[in-house]
Amino acid sequence: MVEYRDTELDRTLAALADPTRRAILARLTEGDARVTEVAAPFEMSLNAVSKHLKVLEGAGLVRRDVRGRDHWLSFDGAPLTAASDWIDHYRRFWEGRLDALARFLRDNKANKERRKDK
Amino acid sequence: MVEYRDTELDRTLAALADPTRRAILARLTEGDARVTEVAAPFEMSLNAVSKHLKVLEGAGLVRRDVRGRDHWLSFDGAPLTAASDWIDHYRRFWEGRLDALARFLRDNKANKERRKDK
DNA sequence: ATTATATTCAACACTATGGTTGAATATAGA
DNA sequence: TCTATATTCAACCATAGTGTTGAATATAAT
Repeated sequence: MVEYRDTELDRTLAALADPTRRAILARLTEGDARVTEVAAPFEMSLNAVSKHLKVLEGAGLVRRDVRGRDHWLSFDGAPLTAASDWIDHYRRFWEGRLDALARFLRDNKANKERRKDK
Repeated sequence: MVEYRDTELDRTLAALADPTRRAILARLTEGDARVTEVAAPFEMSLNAVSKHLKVLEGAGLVRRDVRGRDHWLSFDGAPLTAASDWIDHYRRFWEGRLDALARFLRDNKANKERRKDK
């Protein structure tokens, strides 16, 4: 009884958390491909890859263009914006703290030097 | 029989994919807190939050400082770098494609105008 | 028409995840 | 010492995720 709505961000991050799926995206940035082509390099079954593709599609990271019996897949980076924004916000926060720490240490050292000079 | 090694990136992204855990991180950027304090605003049990904290700790996103019976938790943004880098790479790739498309459309329109002018 | 190819669907198994409750442990305070 | 507080540990449950195989479907090619 969890009652919680999967947001787009949830789906995007969950999709990206799997290394197979990230590899699929990497493949698709080199050019559109059919399911069989995408699946070829992987050691798992075609069906397993097909499932991963559905997850990526569900997250909006992959588009599918059905032409006859071939399904042409392409990368869609649009959902990355939200994920990137979220992470970068916290990353910047963190780096800001590190900078503040560095400043503090530097100033503190300067103070010590001054004290020594007296 | 999957035989695949969880990379740090996998753990980071998986940790971030849960909205409760992202909320916990948000809370911790406002200041270090004990487990009880972190858990207070959530509608789930303390134990559930404790588990989420362990996931975040396992991903290196949360540090724990045990002082007596209190566990002080703090945000650690270091693992975000790899995640941010990965996503930004693909985001830039994607935006580059959009730019190229925009250029193409603009030039194409210019061509049409020129043709019309003849 | 028959056969081959591309892909999904369905059923199953196993593991992981996210939650619960109750007990255990460790520290703090009276 | 006794009691209250902070936290984890352990067992359990339900659901979701990732993989498998075999059958179904749709299109293409001979």
